[in-house]
Order: sequence, then C-alpha cells, then structure tokens
Amino acid sequence: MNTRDKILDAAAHVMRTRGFARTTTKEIARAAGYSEATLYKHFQDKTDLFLAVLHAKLPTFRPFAEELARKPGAGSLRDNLAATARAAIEFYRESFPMTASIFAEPDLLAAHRTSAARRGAGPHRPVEALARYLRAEQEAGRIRPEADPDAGAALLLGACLQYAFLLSFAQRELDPQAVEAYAGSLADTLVTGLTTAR
Amino acid sequence: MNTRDKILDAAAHVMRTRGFARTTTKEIARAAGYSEATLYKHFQDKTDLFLAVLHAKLPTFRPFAEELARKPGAGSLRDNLAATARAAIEFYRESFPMTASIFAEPDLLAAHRTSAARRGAGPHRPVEALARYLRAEQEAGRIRPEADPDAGAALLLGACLQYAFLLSFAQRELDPQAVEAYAGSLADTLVTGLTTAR
DNA sequence: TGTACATCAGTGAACGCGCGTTCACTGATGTAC
DNA sequence: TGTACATCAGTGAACGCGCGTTCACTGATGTAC
Repeated sequence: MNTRDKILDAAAHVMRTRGFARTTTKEIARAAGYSEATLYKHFQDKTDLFLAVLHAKLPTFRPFAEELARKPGAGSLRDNLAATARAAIEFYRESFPMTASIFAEPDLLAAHRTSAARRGAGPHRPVEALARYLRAEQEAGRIRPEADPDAGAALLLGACLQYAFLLSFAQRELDPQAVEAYAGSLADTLVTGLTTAR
Repeated sequence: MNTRDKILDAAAHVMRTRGFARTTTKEIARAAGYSEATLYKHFQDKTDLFLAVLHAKLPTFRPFAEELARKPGAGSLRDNLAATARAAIEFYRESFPMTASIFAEPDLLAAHRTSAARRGAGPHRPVEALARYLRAEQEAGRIRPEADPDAGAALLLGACLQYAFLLSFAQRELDPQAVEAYAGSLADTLVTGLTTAR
C-alpha cells in the first residue's frame, strides 16, 4: 500500500472513531505514521484530502445492485426483498455516520455531491437499483401491474436507512438476529400490504 | 423576546445557513446583535449553547403525533397515511440537516441523546406514534390482524426520512406538488402491498 | 426629593491555544559517464 | 567500478490566523433612607 493510500486509510479511521469535527491534519498524520507535511505532498489541502476519503472509503451499494440485477424471477419475491433489506441495513450503518457528518460543512457537501454526480454515484442510487428490480418482477407478473415500483423501493430502503440512522444515533451496534427479524417483517409487510380488503 | 432567546434564535439561524462547522461564537454574537462576551453570561460554554439550540429550536413531531392520536376510525386509512407522510416529509426536511450535523461531533451527539432521552424525546418517537395509530386501526378492523404495525410505520416514515435526506443532500427545496404525489403513492403502496396473489 | 450605593445587562480588548499550511532541509536511491 | 550529480519521499520547526473564553470595565436602572 502506497503512502497516499495509507493516508486515506488513516483519515477514514480517524473520521470514524474521533468524528469528523475532531479529524485534524495532526491526528491523520499521527494515525498514518507520517508528518503533517507529508499530507501536503499528496493532497492539495485538507478539503482535497477529505473529498478523496469520501470517494475512496465510503462503501458502495454497487455489489448489492449487481446482485439484485441477477435476481428477478429467481427465489421468492419476499425473500429477495428481505435479503436486500439486510444488505441495505448493513450498508447504511457503514456509510450513514460519515455521510451525515458532511452536512455540518455545506461547502464540502456541495463539492462531494458534484464529485459523486460526475462519477454517476450518489445516495439516490440504491433506490433506483431496487426500483429496477421491482419493475422486472412486475414485468414477470410477480407484482401487480398497478403497483408503483418506485414507491415500493422507497419504502423498503427508507425503512433500512431509518433503522441505521436510529442505531447510529443511539451509538449501538448491529445485532444480526434483530436485523434478520426486522428485514423479514419489512418484506412481509411490503409484499402483502396492510389492508384486509382489496 | 429576552436576550437568551435572541441568542438561541441567532444560533439556530447561523447553524441553518452557514452550517454547523462554520457556526462560531463570533458569528452567533454578530447575528444576535450582542458581543461574544454576552453569550457567556447566558450559557456556560459553546457546547451548552449548542445543546440548548438543539433542545429549543429543533422542530418536534409532537403536533403530528397528537393529530394521529385523534384519527383512528375517521377518514380513510389511505388518506390518513398520505397526510401523515406529507407532514413527516416536512418535519424531516426541517430537522434532518441539523440532526445529521451532530454526527460530526460524537461527544455532542451523546450529550444531545442523553438530554433528549431525559425529556422522553428522540428520533424514534415518530415511528412509535405512527405504530400506535396503526395498532388502533388494526383493533378497529381496518388493518388485517396478522399485519405488523411497527413494520408499517417504519416503512412509511423511513421513506419520508429518506426523501428529506435526498432533498437535503441535493440542496433542493421542497416542491409541494411533488410531495403530495409522492406521499400518495407511498400510502397506496403500503396499504395495498405489491403482490398479485395473497 | 435628593443622595449614596447596589445591582445588573452588556462590552472592548486581550488571552492562549490549536489549527492548517509552508519552508528550507535531509538522506536514500537512481543515473550518467 | 567509482564518482558526481539529480531526483525524490519525507520531515522538524515555524508561521499566521481565527477560535473559544475571560477580564476588568461601563452606564443604566433600582433601592434605602
């Protein structure tokens, strides 16, 4: 691993442990095992370094999206949704605190959004990927034609985002068993709906 | 309005416009029309002031919760859920950026969580309130007995939280018409479910 | 009513500190002939 | 192979700046007699 990557690693680590606001160049340098001056051989300034961390070290939903693209037709709809929910909860739990922190610095948020957009990334991607899957299932006849795949995707992933948010807020760990049960009940409810009559 | 309240107002305003990280004692004092020294006549230190802002100036879900408590049995389930979704989207759009910013400072987050918990507040409250409403509707026979009110509440409000999050991320305003349509499709989907067969 | 004093909201100016950043530098490694 | 020089990753020490915080103070208002 080269120096640049070690710095990115260290910065991400400090950001996760000490928090965004406490992440100083001094702390990053110490964690990386270099002098502060070295940071400036590899990054233009602190903002440049932070943006690079956000780009390189925020987990990506892509693997889940790719798996979803392979799923239409295979397995039960309900189980596919439950599996997606589990993956999404893990994904959001990993990425939410860092993403949320950026809101403290609107300029950085704007820069990050621009750089993410240029790469075709962004927090809207997961919902799009799931909606695509649901649309495929709809075409395969496993979802009724009048249902709204976008709304379905937003409901499921929104619940997962909120779950991760609440855990992060409470500063509590993921409990795999609780996640399993929760993901299952989300899938059940979304698939079947609330009402008695139709 | 007394000095303390003017300071709280000014601080909240700076936090919303300049962002959390750019909210300095100097900026707050300038916005409030007082000297920095005056801040310290009313608050122990900057953390104390910030916590007071979070307590006093973050919007509360309580009015919506109270309205929900009055609704079971009245109006259609679908319309009640749509109205709740609209209110929730507005609520989250108001509160999310500030709440998210706290994640940049874990110590402050912990202090805020503790102080919110002491007042019985916290971001888990909206879901609880909605779940209570759904349970009442279930007892009234408008929701099927095997449905999970907690999951239903999490799905609807999660989607609203995510909608607000995506808007805030994109730094875009609420479009009332788009919100109306979105809230409606969420309610429809949640009430009816996705599948063809049951 | 007048006078002496107490209280109180608010301030200007200064404080030390830690931050991001830069500078002139070192010592190891590569290259030319 | 030996020598002279170039390149390059990395550093210690210092820089100025803006931050949160405190201090000794002022001037207006209230109170006692």
